[in-house]
Amino acid sequence: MDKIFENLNNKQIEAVKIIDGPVLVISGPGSGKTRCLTHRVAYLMSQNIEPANILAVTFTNKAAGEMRDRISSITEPVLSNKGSENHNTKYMIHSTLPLIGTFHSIGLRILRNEIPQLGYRRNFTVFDTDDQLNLVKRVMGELEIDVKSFNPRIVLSKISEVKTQLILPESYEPKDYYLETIARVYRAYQKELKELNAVDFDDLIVLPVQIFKQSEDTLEKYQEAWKYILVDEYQDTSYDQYIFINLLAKKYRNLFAIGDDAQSIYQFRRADIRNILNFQKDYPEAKIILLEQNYRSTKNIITAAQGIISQNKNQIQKSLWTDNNHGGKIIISETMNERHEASFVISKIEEFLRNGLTAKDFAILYRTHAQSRSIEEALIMSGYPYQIVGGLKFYDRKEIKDIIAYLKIIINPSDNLALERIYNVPSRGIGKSTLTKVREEKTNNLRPDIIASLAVYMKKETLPPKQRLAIAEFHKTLADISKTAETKNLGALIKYIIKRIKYEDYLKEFSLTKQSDYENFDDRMENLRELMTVASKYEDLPAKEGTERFLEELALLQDTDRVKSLTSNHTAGRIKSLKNDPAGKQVMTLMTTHASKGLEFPVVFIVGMEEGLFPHSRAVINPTELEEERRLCYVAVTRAKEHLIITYTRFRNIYGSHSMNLPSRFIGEIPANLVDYQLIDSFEDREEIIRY
DNA sequence: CTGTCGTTTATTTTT
DNA sequence: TAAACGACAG
Repeated sequence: MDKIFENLNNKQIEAVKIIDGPVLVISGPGSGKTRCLTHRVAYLMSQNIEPANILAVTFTNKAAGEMRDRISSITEPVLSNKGSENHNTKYMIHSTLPLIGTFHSIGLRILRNEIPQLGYRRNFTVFDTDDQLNLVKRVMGELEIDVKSFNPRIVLSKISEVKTQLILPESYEPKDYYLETIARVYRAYQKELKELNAVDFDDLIVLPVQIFKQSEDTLEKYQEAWKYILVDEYQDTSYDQYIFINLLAKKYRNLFAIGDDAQSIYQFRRADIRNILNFQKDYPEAKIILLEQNYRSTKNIITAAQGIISQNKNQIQKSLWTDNNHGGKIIISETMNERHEASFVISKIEEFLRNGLTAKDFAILYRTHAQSRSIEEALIMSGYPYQIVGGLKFYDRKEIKDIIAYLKIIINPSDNLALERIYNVPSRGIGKSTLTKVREEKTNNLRPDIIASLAVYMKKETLPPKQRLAIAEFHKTLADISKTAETKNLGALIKYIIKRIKYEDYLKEFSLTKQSDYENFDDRMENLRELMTVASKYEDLPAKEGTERFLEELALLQDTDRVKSLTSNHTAGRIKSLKNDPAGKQVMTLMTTHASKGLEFPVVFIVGMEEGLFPHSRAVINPTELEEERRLCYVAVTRAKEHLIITYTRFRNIYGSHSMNLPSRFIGEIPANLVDYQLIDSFEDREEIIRY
């Protein structure tokens, strides 16, 4: 029990101890949010609340995983004190952890049980953003809507917007011609999804809500199961997630929400800051607790951050403070252009390295991915290893998606979107028009079944023999793969697919024609091996089941291995993957400001602090978006523990064209007495700089 | 059906 | 700059 309150301040203890009724905790950056959350779960368990009655919701798998680890490390000793001689204790604890998961994984879990209520089958597939976009394009094609006047990406985002407002296709009343078109696509899109026996990411929340609304019994079942609900990052919940949680919490009202309105940076992804701002209206009896003590940063950094965020109008009143030292001044440096900026950053890093810091102590943050390039080039030139977080996702890579598409077809033969991806990969003489005809082919099946359709279609007398052959061949391939899935395990199945379709040959050719060299090919093969490593987790299961679980994990775990690790320690300019670098990670980190949320580093560089870039030019016209940019800046600044270095350039090359920039307005919001300004005109080696 | 060539467009992205 | 898309010829 002592252990539960160890190292907690009074506010945190208060937040941990109020068991009954709604609680809202506003937790500033570095104020021990995760600690508060995990200790609360441990406390609930120590009060004899069944773990099965506790639900903890996070936004990322990573956060969920961390929470699980930390909770078991707190609870284990507590429980083992009670029955120290019991050898089963450890096992028991592990089996009795509460359900901790992302919104989407919890939604998925509910759907696996309840989706027949909506007329889908249980083996439905989950579509990612790519699939969604393809489906929208296809639907628009069928409705003969011109993609020039209606950009499919925008159409999709509009659909998603309507959908997450929990408006069903039938009940959507568009206000004008433009929205009328969106509505048509929305209706067709949703119908098509159901036909494909697929759900998209939004559906993982929206459909459970739909079920809860139409079946009181079902809702009650889950309300009874989860009497205690905790939600992390409450400021980032969207409307549908908000309704989802509040339906579940309605009966027992034991809702614990934690978050920080000042760190809401995902409104563009429909996070609705009002959910946290209105908590008190929703739950008038709620206890509100502010965690304002920061354990992370120096006083100077905290004061600078306050200076920035205080310019925002819309926020819950609070003031961050810290017992830490004042620390050094914040360095703000003007540079000529992005090359000069990069070399300035490196010279600074070298200075810190001389003072005993190591690579992993540094983070370089930027507003957009495009900015990483100049920094990367400079790092490669000087031979410093680094890693980039985000950018290209492992499961977004072509070779991975191709193989997964084959797996998807085996599991859900209605998924003809997966078919669309690989019907001609590797190229086998089947084209778009053939595909369309196959799709329209009627089989005796009530449900569309790709393999069956192919079997029927390949017998068509009217077809030219060449095409019949191609289709028969394709059918055989899929049938063989399907048969293999009956006997082998997942790893063997993937291997079989790669061999059966001669994927390696195809990749080799593909890599060559794409004007990139063999390096590219090697990387791709390496990725496939990596895929098999992940798949080996399921080797004890029969292929069908293993594949199902695997696909499910992939759908929800889009961000595994999102770290692209690079180093230049090898031959000049040669980029080598560090993926298998065992946790050593003696590298510095480059990432967008968004990706940095929740992390901390002794030294943080924020580069490209310019009007038009940060705040981004698209955000400056809109006051709401400008406030979000400011919160983003606040997040970036508060990542720093000891040193904060901000740079901006006078001139910048972006997308191949030149532009002249002014320093960001956010720079001016930092109290001047905390800043060590380094302007170009005051540089001693001005002549040097001109060279850049 | 396939490959090439010019045109277009470009934030952020926990799932 | 560079990747992604669509038009068009082979």
